[in-house]
This record gives sequence, C-alpha cells and structure tokens, in this order.
Amino acid sequence: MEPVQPEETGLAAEASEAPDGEVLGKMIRDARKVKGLTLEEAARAAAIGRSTLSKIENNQTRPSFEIIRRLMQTLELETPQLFVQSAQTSISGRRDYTLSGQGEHQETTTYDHELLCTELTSKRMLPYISTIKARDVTEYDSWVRHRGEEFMYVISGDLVLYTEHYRPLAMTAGDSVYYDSGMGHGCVSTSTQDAKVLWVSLEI
Amino acid sequence: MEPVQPEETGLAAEASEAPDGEVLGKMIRDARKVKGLTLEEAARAAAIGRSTLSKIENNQTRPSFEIIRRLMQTLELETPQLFVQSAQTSISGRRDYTLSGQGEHQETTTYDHELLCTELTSKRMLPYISTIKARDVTEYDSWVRHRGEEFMYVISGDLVLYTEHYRPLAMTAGDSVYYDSGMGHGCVSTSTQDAKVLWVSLEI
DNA sequence: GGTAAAAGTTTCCTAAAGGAACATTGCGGC
DNA sequence: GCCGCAATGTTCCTTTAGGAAACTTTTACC
Repeated sequence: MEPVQPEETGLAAEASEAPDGEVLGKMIRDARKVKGLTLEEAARAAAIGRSTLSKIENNQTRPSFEIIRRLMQTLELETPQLFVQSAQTSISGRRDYTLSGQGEHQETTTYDHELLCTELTSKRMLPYISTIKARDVTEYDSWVRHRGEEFMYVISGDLVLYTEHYRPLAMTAGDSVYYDSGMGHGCVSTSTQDAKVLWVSLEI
Repeated sequence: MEPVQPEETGLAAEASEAPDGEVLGKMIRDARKVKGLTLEEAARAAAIGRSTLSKIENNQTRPSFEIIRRLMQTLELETPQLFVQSAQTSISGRRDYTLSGQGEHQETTTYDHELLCTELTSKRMLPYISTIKARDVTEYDSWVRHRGEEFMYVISGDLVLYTEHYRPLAMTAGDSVYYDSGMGHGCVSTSTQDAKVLWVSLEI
C-alpha cells in the first residue's frame, strides 16, 4: 500500500466493482462509434452475441480473452491500448500509466484514429485525432455515418470533405467544420502528405 | 428429434478445437519457464488458482481477459506478443502474421528476453535473445534456476556468467557455454554497453 | 530399488459468461 | 398527438470458467 492518488481505491477493490471494466467498456464503445457500427453489426462481425457486446460495453461482465480478441480485430483496436487501459487500474499497482491527454491509437483502412483522453470514462464527446493518408484511394461510395454531430479541425495538410448533401469542401490547416454525422461523409487528403485532423464526435 | 445444428450459431464454431489456445497456452508456459517459476509460484503471483493456470497452459479453458491480463503482468509478457499469436490463427483470417524467426519480446528487471520462433508451438527447445543491461546492479543473491539445460552464445558485449558451482566465467562476443540450468546462474554485463546473448533453453 | 517431496493434472462445485428472447428507449412519419 | 421501426438494454437459461482439493506424475535422495 502506498500513498496512491485518492481518486481510486488504490489496489483494493480489485475486480469487485468495475474500475477496470469501466475503462475497457468505454473504450470498446468509443471504438465502435468511431467506426459507425451498431451493436448488431459489430457483434455480428466479431461473431459474438448482441447482448454480450452490450454487457461488455456497460461493464456488466468480465469477458473472455477470446471475445476481446475478436472485438479487437473487428474494431481494429491497437493491442497496447487495451492493456494500457487495463493496467491503469491494475490490481498490483504496477504500470500505472497516466495518459493525461496523450491518446492511444487505432488504425483503419484510410484513417489512423488516435483516441484522446481515453482515461476519462464518462465523457459524452469523443475526441480523436486522425491522420488521413495522402491520396489513399477515393472510395466514398460508402459514406461514414454515425448518429450524432461532429466537429472537425484540420491541424495540418490539405483535404476535401465530401458529404452526402453538400458540395465537396476543400479544407486546409486551420479550417474547421461542424456537421451532422448522420449525413454521410468522408475525407480525402489532397496534398502529397498525410493530413492531420482533430475530430470531436458527439453521439446522440 | 429435430435436425438440429450441431454447432449452434453457425459462425461461432471456430473455437471448437483449440488451434488458437494451443498457441496461447504454449506461450504462457514458455514465458513461465523462462522466468523459472513453478505453477504454484506463477499462479500465486498472478492471484489466480494453480489449477486454472494449468488448464490455461494446456488449453483446457478459455480464460477471461482479466486473467490473461494478470498473467501478462506477472510473466512480463509484451502485449503484442499475445495478440500476434492469437491473430495468427484468427477466425477471420485477417492479420496472419508470419513471424519467421523474428521474435516477439518480453522484458524483465535486468534482462530483456526476446522469444524466438514463437509461431512454432510444438517445440521443446526454447530459444530467445536477451539483452543484458549494462552494469545493472549485481543481485545474484537469487539465482536463476529452471529445470533443464541451457546453451548460451554471446552475440555482443562483455559479461560474466556467475554460477552456483563454478567460478565466475568472463565471456565476450563469440563465446559460448552449455550448462545445467537447474544450477543457479546469472549474468552481469561488464562493459559500459548492453550485452546481447542468445539462449537456447531445454526444459526437461 | 524404495520412499518422500514437489510439480503438475483432474475432479468437483459454485459463480458467472454468453446467447436467445423479451423489454425498453428513441426517433421518424402520418 | 399516435404508431412503427430501429437500436439498445435486460432477463432468463445453458454452458463453462475458475478455485479447492484430491489425485497422479515426476524428481530427488537415500
């Protein structure tokens, strides 16, 4: 026992409550939202039950390693992400990473999402930084779509934001936009280098 | 008498056998052996039951994520290692890493073990490359000890191999030694830089 | 060889994971 | 407003993980 941050009960309350799962569940839900999947879709893709996924996201179960592994693949979560989060509230107290604003990250086909502030479990907005790979094929036949609203700020690079109902919007570093993420949308980097974008997503 | 599906929900059938766990269990056992721990010791350290660990190592169970996480910490396994191994036989077939000689790695207090050929599950010898950190405190009051034999080859650096029954043996790049690993042993890097060593361990 | 101690395995039982079906909530159109 | 649909949450039930202890195997020592 050491003079740990009073916030959590040190290493005592092990798995009794859900200080651990609290983080795990939130992170999985975040990742699912980022991909714009419903419970059903994600569960199907991971070959698990809808209810099981629901329980995991709400920390009402202690999932098996196998289940987590499948979800990890489906949601394309980086492995260290899961463990860092877990270690945070580890029973032994070792490896108590403090992420403090540094995000973890996750990679998809054309985007490289880096979830931010993942240590905070009870947030409604979901901020993440994405690296949009340079001219990485334009496949906006399938829009990204997730119930909610989104704010986007271009940190660096040049890109075009294509949306379902508006004309393509050319953006460059410093530009920002706000839109209904239920409307199909997608980005394409237009310069020869990757674009870096900050997104803040609000699920309804 | 209905024409019931032998496997229930179609796509979940994959986990029937244990092509997956086969790898996981072997890897955990390997890691435990490298650290020279018995089932009892490892289980105690990870706060799980002896029998549980036995079952996991023999792939007779599908452990929970939490359990694996604790073992990971206890055995100081690198997180990607676990998932790479799992992904290898992934149900979806994606991410079929072929490690082909490149090892994964794992870090202990003074050594940095990099398991080699981890994709091969049915091997008796356990090869790994260790980086022995430069002059990292000499604490050979507790010998390393694991039933079996060991071959050691110094790839780079200078070190001294201390053993329970013989005089300390100064070694440098290119030197090698073979010994009974049941005899207490330990290495100390004697130059100002880390030493790199190839070990091949044979558990009896 | 025999015998004791230790390491590992298997059995048994309780608590809980995981899935199917049902219940609830939230949002749309009319 | 009401109704319907879709998404998520909850309940119930079957299977199984996980731990204690009994059992088996291996190792060490005489």
